[in-house]
Amino acid sequence: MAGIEDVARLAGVSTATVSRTLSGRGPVKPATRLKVEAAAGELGYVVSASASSLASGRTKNIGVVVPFLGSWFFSSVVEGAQRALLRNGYDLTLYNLSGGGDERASVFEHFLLRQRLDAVIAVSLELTEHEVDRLHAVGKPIVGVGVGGPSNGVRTLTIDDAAVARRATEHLLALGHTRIGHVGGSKELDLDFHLPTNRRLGYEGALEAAEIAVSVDLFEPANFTMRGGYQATRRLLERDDGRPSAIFAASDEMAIGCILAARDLGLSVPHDVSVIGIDDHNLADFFGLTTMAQFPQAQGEKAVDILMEQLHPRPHEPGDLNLPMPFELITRSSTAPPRAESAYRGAGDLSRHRGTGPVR
Amino acid sequence: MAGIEDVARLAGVSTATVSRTLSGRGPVKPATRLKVEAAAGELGYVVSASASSLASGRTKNIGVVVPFLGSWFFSSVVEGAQRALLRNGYDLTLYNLSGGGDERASVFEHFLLRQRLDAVIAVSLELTEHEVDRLHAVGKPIVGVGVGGPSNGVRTLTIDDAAVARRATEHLLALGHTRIGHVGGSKELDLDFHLPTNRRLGYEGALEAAEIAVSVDLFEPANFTMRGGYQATRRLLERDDGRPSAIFAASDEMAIGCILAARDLGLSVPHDVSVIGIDDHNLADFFGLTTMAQFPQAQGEKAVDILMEQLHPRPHEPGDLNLPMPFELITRSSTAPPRAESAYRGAGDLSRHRGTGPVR
DNA sequence: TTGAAAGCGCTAACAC
DNA sequence: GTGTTAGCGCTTTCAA
Repeated sequence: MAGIEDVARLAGVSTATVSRTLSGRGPVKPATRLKVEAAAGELGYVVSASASSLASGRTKNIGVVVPFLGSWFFSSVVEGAQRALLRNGYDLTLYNLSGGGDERASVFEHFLLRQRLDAVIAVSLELTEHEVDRLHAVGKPIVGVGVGGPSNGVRTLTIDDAAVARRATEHLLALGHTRIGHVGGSKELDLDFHLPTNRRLGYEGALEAAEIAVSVDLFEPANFTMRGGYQATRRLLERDDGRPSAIFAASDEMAIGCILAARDLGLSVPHDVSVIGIDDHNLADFFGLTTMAQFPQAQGEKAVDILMEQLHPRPHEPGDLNLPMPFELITRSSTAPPRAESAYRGAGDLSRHRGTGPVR
Repeated sequence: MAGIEDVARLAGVSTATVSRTLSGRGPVKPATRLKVEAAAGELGYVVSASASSLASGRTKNIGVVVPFLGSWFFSSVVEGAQRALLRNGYDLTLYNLSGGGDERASVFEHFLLRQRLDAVIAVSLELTEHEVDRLHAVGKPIVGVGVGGPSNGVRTLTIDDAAVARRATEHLLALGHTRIGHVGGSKELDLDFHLPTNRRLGYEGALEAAEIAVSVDLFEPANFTMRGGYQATRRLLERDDGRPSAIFAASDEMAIGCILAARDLGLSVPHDVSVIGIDDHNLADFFGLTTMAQFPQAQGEKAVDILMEQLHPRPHEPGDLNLPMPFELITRSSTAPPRAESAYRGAGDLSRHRGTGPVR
């Protein structure tokens, strides 16, 4: 392994000049720069991260903390962040809190404080005040992704959950639906994670604005999985007192569960039941799911952009604390106007229909 | 931020003793140890990773390289590795090669050589000889996960793909199926990734052992996605010359596509068509899919164990170069004996049946 | 079992 | 624009 001295010797300059050249900090005459770069290339020189960090205090490394990885949203955010970091010459150190034991404590008490990170991105985590303090105490910028509202003064990126839910519901209303069910998050999920409530509020807001009474009977809680959505939907569609003609699910995975449940009951989607989700999940297209797209990769990239700006401050005004991220309605084949007679029809004659199946 | 000197002063010992105590290297009298630990705790001292790395040459950090994250297998391996690393006090730095540009080159030419890693885990990547050389040149142990056979002398963890496929096919044979289709990987996927071929060979081996002729007509290539499995299965089931009574898909995602395709054709799974996959994917249970489970989290953990042993050598003999990982048949509701008359029935009378839907 | 002190390989003043 | 040099905060001989 060639060291900086070797490069300096070969280029006929001092180590300081090599450092300045390779790091881009401080002035170097173009001719010198070329000599140094040639020498470095020839020797296959790569700076030692630890030596550089120790001397400069910068690590070129960002920590990303996620609750777990096996979910489309989290892995997409990580993928976006990774891509943006790589572009900037940064490493991404991943902290996965799943396993649900003392992981969280040990990550926040030890791992994040080792001075191996320049900043932290927290995905879908409501940080405690203590955790934020620890991080700020060692001067690490933090940005949150996928958490509503600036939690404890942390910069936060997220879609406006209420607005997205309202928009989804409005889509169903615009198609003429008036009995609209909602498969949302259960109470327990809401403890440190207000997303389910916000989405429910958006749904209710849209109904109220359309002067449609909100009925608790049309809400079924689930756990954001396909199976949860499936089970909730069966409960919703098998009731005797008139099933909804459309369902708004708070996530695409649940929405896909809705579609499968409807099919199993012999109902056609969208003709007997329309279904709309939130996410634009991987599988949404395959199932023909109409959905409110959010763009987690872009959210991950944006989080990195914000941190880069903070770490390499330019003559810029600091942005807002709570950045709303874009979302967009994507219409596929799971939503349509209600059947003329079907809106208030009971669940009696289910057996006639067959599912239409995924598109293609 | 308290430094090692602060701790030494408070504990009334030298910095050398603090270092020895906290790192567990070298002898320390129990009483001294206690004093030091108390002092460190009181000051909230955490060693500086870069200073420690620079002085010792160890980084307590492992690089994990994956082709992309948004797949059940990869994210599970990473999750397992992360858990095991955390337990050992190691960080995990993630390199995601998706984006498919120069990522791969820059990761291998720069990022991995920064001396910020003690070792590398490569997931489902056939490393080039050059890449392996670069890594070995800087003395970094490598272990591969999910790649068949020791590639270029790299220690490798994987299930025996041929054996797993054989076992899956045998399950269908044992149920009495004789016309067994295979939805596998396409030729292009096989370029630097022999898994599809190995699984196909296992399938063919089982048929031959049962003295059943292998028919190319019963093979359909796909791309390891649900949609790919769906489309391949439609082609397989809509042929006029007698459809298979069972399908072996080379992955669970494709197998789920098979199930959905069969349902859309009005065929009942498992009564008209049995389906078996490989993985025990997240969603397998929901779809009632019989599958050959592999355990990617365990594979990730095992990879870490191997590296730990290599990094902290004990009086151990080094293990084998190519470690076969365990797999297991999990029987659910997607496989059953063939209908007496159905095995050779044409595709004409499809319309009678309705899908049974996911379990639950 | 402990302490003194020489680096580890860079970066950033500071001087020129 | 460039060189000299004093650290950055640890670990690890080596001697006691």
